Amino acid sequence: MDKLSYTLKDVAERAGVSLTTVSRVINKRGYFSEKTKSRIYATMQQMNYHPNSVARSLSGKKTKLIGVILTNTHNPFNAELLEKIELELFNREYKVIIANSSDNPQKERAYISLLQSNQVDGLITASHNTIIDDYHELTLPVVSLDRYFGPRIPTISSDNFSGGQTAAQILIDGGARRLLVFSGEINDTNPTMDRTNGFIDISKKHNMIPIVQVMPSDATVNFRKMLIRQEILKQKPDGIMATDDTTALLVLEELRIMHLQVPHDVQVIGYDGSDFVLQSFPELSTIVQPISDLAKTLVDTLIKKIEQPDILQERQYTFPITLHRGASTN
Amino acid sequence: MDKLSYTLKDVAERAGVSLTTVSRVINKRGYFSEKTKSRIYATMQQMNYHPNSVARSLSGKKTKLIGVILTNTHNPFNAELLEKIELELFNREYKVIIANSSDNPQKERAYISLLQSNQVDGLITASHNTIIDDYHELTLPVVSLDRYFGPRIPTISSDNFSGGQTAAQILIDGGARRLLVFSGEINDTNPTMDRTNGFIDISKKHNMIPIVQVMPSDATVNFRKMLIRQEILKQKPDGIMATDDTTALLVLEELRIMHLQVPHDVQVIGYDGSDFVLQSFPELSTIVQPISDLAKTLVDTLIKKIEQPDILQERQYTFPITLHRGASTN
DNA sequence: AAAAACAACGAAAGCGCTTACATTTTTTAA
DNA sequence: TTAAAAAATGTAAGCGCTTTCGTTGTTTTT
Repeated sequence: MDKLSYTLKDVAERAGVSLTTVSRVINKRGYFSEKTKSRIYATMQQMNYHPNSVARSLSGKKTKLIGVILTNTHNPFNAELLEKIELELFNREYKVIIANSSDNPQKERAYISLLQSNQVDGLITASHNTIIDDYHELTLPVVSLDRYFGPRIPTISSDNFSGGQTAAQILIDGGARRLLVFSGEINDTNPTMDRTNGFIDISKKHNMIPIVQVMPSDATVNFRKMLIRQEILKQKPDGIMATDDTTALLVLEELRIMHLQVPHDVQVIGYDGSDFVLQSFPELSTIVQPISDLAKTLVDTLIKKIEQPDILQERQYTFPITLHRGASTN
Repeated sequence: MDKLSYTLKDVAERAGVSLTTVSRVINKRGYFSEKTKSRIYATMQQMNYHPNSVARSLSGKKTKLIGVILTNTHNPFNAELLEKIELELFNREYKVIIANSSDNPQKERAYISLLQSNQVDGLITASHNTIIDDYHELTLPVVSLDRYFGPRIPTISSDNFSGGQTAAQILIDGGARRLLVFSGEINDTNPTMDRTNGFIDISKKHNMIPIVQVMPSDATVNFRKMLIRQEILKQKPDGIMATDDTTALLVLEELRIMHLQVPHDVQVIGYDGSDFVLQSFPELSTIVQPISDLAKTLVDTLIKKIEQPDILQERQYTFPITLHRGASTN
């Protein structure tokens, strides 16, 4: 009768060596002869042996596991970021445990504790709850997207302020005078604040003060749509920025229903520029974040912190944004 | 100087009990007094102790880790499926390791081996490579979305054949006579085959034979767009089904560029009906898969296999699809 | 030819837990 | 009141690895 899974000892016995030797061969560490090496490989193959990385981690101290904390996975920006992070980590032989905070500080907290218990080697956080204290207590390597946690945790972001500025400039250059912003929750852990501030900055330079409507993060889609409709009716804007593309798409949708012409009656610009949105809705003008660069830098920085903890690194990486001009702006 | 992380023993010493007692309290197993319980809790709190689940898994045999194998994470259907799977698993105190196969059998294979090494308690697979053998060798609990692996691995799916039928019926009822299908790769591990077959089935009953254009899974977006344009020019269809929404959106995009009116000149129907697409592009008619039901059933079935391996379960769960009627069909 | 260095391997401790099996103390039953 | 049952805690063996020391040959050096 086969065992469910074999151990080092089983392999060792079958190959007629000690388990130390097998371990050495597997880890390519220390001395062993070519002959025993191939014999051991053959035996492992034959037994379909898979080293137990739980045991390995327990003695070796590394799990090769990275926790990735996101707000959610359905937003295309997050989805693509996650995919690219996963790819980068896979290439470095790390695995990822996902943790959706669902905009719920409690859940984020629970996950931080869980991930710590699971001995992840590091953490990438791209959520935006205001629970910075929990991160400060962590002793393991962390890198953050957008959210600033103090000098010990590197922050990787794209230039949100400048993105907001660019968006405003585009709308104003296109002739907009009544500006409206649909923004995510505004607090200093949330990059949408910088975007909105950048937008306000340029608006003011043109003697305009945009109306800012915050979208509650726990709002349902229908509620969002209602808010959008209501605000458009009330403000009669001719230029709208949404601080993320999914909201921008909802805006376009509502404008269509209201029979307002884009960009003739109202210009619209979004934010994020995920590949999916760029490809499927090229009409939407949007501020494009360099998702691949962000993912790569998050991973590079984290892995360096893990594997070479003594090397000093930048505390902050800010990537420039780009603009995608679609037909939704002039 | 603080240690980086405390162990059971540290807690035990500090609380003045044996480490067995602490273990019992943590696991709420066996006898212990209310008094020591609260003392131990207090100590743990105070030390910010997190049980090492690696050690726990090594002795306890369970990791509470589930591997989720997906093709990718950027497709909204996958992204939402993943999100819902994660939610269900979190509620049952399981964590998820994601594994993007990237349409690459080699990577999928590597991940299967990796996940096995990591002692995951079970596997959910929603990828569509034709590497069924690797799964057969697995001794751990597996459930599959769509792909059939034989009687030992439950298959959860929505009714792909019927979805294809419905799509055809809608187009034909709307007056379409020259039918075109943009399909994913066609092989028996891929649900798009059933969708296409359902479509063909109804078409034939109306004495039509649709043209089927396969989209290679490794094609770039530009190549896809080119294929779409080319095929539309060649076939001059008046009814198009795409076996996934992302392709359907590209079709809409190309039709717009070609100045063909939807649905007047060409009707279009997609497949998947993720919330994101339903909300942001309600114009697109599409076959809606019950993503939540699929996720919940995948998780329920898997967890039951893990925790109550002796209970017999259905080998197959098929959920009905629904139709979302947008403005892209008559 | 002896000393030093290297190569190939093994024994055993230990990573931080769980758990079967004591052992001691308290409660309950008769 | 005393034996039996229940409650509270402890001891120690492992879980499957890595790793530090050995030990024993085999080369190399001079």
